[in-house]
Amino acid sequence: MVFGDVHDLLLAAHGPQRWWPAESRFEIIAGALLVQRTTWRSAEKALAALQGRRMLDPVTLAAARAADIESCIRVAGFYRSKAARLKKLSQFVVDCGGTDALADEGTDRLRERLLRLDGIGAETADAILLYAFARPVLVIDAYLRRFAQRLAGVGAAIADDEIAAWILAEIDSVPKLNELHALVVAHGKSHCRKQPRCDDCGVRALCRSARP
DNA sequence: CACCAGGGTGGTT
DNA sequence: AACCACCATGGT
Repeated sequence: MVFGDVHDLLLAAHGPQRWWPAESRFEIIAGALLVQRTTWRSAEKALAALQGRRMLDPVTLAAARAADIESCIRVAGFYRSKAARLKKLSQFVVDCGGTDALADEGTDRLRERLLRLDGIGAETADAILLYAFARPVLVIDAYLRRFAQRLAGVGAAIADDEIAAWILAEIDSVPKLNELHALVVAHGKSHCRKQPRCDDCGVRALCRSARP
């Protein structure tokens, strides 16, 4: 079993996920921060509230009062930290000359700059690189780590960089990397929890209820 | 009532 | 390097 097969099986079971739902690069960037440790449903409400007040752009958010951002994004949880971080992130985008200017940066340099920001770790940085800037990077989340552990066998203890090297050797195109992460999330989110036996997903080893 | 959701940070061992 | 508590709301 390899990850090329995982991509194909999950795609057959769940269908195309159409990520990332957004109308602009900045909306993806802001959404990537807001969706941390919450549901997309909640993050979407926070984005809609910002949009409703015409605050969903880097210039406005960078100059906004924390309290005004907080009142919009409370639904997404951790609203105090997220508001401060969203403001800093927006200031960063402004300082760089906007999202189009950021799109001219090399992937490695852009990743390092994102990781330096407050509240942007490896997963969020890679999600931004992949979904906002169409860079061929692998987004590693808790689901994917568990999948890799199971596929590697018990007592493997694989590091993130090994997971990346493994999967990127098989999947290196942006469309497939885009779909893979979306499918991994979709699979872990609804399918296996509601149907613990997971008879029709085609990847039983990846089901939440499956024992390693 | 407990548990989880498209994480990250800072402190302790 | 591997844990840990914490951040906080909303849904099941």
